[in-house]
Amino acid sequence: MNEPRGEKGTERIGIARSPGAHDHLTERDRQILHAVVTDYIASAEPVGSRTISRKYGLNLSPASVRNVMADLEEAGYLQQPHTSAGRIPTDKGFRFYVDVLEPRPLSKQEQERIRSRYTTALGDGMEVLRETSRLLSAFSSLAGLAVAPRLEATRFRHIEFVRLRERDVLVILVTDTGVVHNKLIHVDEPLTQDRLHEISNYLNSVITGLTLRQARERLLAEMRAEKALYDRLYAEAQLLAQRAFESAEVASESEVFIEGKLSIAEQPEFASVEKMKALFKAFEEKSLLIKLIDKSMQAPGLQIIIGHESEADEMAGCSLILSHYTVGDEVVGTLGVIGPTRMNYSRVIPIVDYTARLVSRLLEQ
Amino acid sequence: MNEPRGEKGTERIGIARSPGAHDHLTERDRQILHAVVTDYIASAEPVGSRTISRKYGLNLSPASVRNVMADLEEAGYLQQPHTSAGRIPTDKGFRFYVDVLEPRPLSKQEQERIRSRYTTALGDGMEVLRETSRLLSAFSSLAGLAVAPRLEATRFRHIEFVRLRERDVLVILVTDTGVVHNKLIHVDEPLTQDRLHEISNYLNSVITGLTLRQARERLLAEMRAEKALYDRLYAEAQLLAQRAFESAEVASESEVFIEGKLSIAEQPEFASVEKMKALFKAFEEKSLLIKLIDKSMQAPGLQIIIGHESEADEMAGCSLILSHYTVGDEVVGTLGVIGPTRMNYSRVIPIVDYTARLVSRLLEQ
DNA sequence: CACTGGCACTCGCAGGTGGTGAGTGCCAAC
DNA sequence: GTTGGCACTCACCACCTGCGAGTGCCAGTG
Repeated sequence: MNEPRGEKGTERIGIARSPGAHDHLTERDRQILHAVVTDYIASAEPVGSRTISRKYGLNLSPASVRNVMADLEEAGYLQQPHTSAGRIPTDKGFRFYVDVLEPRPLSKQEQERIRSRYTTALGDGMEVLRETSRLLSAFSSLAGLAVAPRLEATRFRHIEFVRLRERDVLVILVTDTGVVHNKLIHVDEPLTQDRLHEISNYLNSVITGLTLRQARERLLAEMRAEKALYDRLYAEAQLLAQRAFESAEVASESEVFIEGKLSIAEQPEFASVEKMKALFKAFEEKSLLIKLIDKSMQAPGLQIIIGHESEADEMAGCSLILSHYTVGDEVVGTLGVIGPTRMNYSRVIPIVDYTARLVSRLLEQ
Repeated sequence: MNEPRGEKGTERIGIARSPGAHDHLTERDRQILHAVVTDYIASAEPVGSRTISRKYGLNLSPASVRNVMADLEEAGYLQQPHTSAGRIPTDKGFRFYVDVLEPRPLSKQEQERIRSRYTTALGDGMEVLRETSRLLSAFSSLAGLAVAPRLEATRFRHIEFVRLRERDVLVILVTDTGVVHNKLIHVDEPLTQDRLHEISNYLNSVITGLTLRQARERLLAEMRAEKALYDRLYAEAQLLAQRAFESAEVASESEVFIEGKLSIAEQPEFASVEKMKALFKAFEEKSLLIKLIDKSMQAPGLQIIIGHESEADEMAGCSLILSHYTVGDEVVGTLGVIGPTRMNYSRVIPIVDYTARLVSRLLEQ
């Protein structure tokens, strides 16, 4: 009863929903609310009772629709910009809409169009992510988003230390997914490049193929076991590894790609300069987004965050659709789109969903 | 006579000017034009003859000022938004203004405030550049810009090959300045990680401390000399090096940092959504900026590009102030600001100039 | 001859007015 | 419960008006 449009689709695209939240609505309430949201998504304008009764084949007069709409407004699903204007959905109204939505999977042609964007010429992991956020933007006409894999969740492929200055050493970490992280660390004692080489070699032999956590544990074990032998080398390696790994957990700003911010500015709701500035501010300060994304990592499946649900004022009027990409069943990164709450969910959700699966498959091999 | 405000300052900040371009202007023309630009920069509003005659102590009646202004309009230095409005400077008017400008060097306090932004905690070269564009933005209230050093002009510190997949190899290049470049290349024959290690070691022993061009020459020479000995290794090294170096010359998009785009949006001239969108488009497509920056690299000293001088429509109403940073007398990268043509040149120029010198000094050591 | 005061003119802008139309709430009738 | 009718509300647009800043031109003055 909560999902009136058939259950098969639900299995297809696993959307995180809020079950039972709208149980008090009658079937007619639902139909009208759905119609209002649908129309508003299409027109971006307040929708009146007359439009609903004419366009959506409900066999109800405008007056009846008005009664229902008044109820829905009281229940917090709709709002009026001013008396004597039509209604627009609130965030709660959109929440109902997506909770009920069963988007159809992407057609074969569209899948193919997306797949064809990933050519072999793409280069390293970062480039794959940038291209991903570009294509998400291009196909959805919204801003596309892709976040680099979390270091903790991926496996090391390679570590390298390069001496830059007397006490400055550049650490280069390469993960399984072809993403390169680098970071400058300071050491107390000067180290020669040759020595750094030895350390790199040793660490590589130990940690290749391990995750960050595993690598840490393994190193500690190794240290204890062989400590007596080559005391000096191991001590230095231990130190450098520690420095290299610390604070490597959190996604840094440079690892969030947002492309196509401009397409979002085309939407009529951002015609006012003020709104646009607020939104671009949110983009520029990626820390806000990172927080949201981190939270979404906890939950499985495709996440939809509507307006105030993000608990950030800058995101008022904006929704996020996020999904994860995985490597061998483990969630490693996030991708999705940002757009106005009034976005075309049924079109965009399958795009995000398919792209997430595709990226997972790409990284797998 | 062309520079009426004393020549000592000219030596201090080397601005590229257009000499003799405004010789036909009388001393009075110059004073009034200068006053109009100054006032317009301060107020962002068309300036009338009355304002000039009152505020700028020229002892001229509004009527006389009007006559001169009419001449200046005919000569293309000023324009009227509409009849019966004041005048605003054209790009040519601003060009005159900066050609004549002798900005005073930054005060010791301000120098110190900028210097203090570079702490040792800053990390690798890329982070230094990002911080540079941030501080340029913060101190100028415009958008800050910093471009990574050109690969050709810097010296290699380290090269490393990491095997990602059967035929995919990740190349990691570290330059003298602590900037890490990485790139995926494809090889025809599978190579083991051990083999790649040998190749890295060999190449490092040959090219460390050389520039891209030198490295290429040296490699060719080495190849020829020792080819007979270890044929296979050298052939593979040669191939990989070639792949790694090709297309490494051009600054790629990811190496242009633009920070504080929003501060520019605060300016009254970008109150219209259309203008703002055009500008952000220019930011998003960095290729346009890269072209401008490449061109500016040719010329020595501080460059000012006003409005149409960039020959790009997207940059209408915008000026660039660019300077270079050097490593050992060689120009390696560019930094600067982007703002409305109506920016405070006399304040911003010293900031860009000082920052460029500072970054050069930082990279030097 | 350069400079100035005066004057008529132009035009953007802000504020006020009235008409239009979409949409509502309420009520009585079916 | 549903519907048609009706009075009402408001945003929006087109139109007008007065104000003020600024101009161009001209004749007068040192």
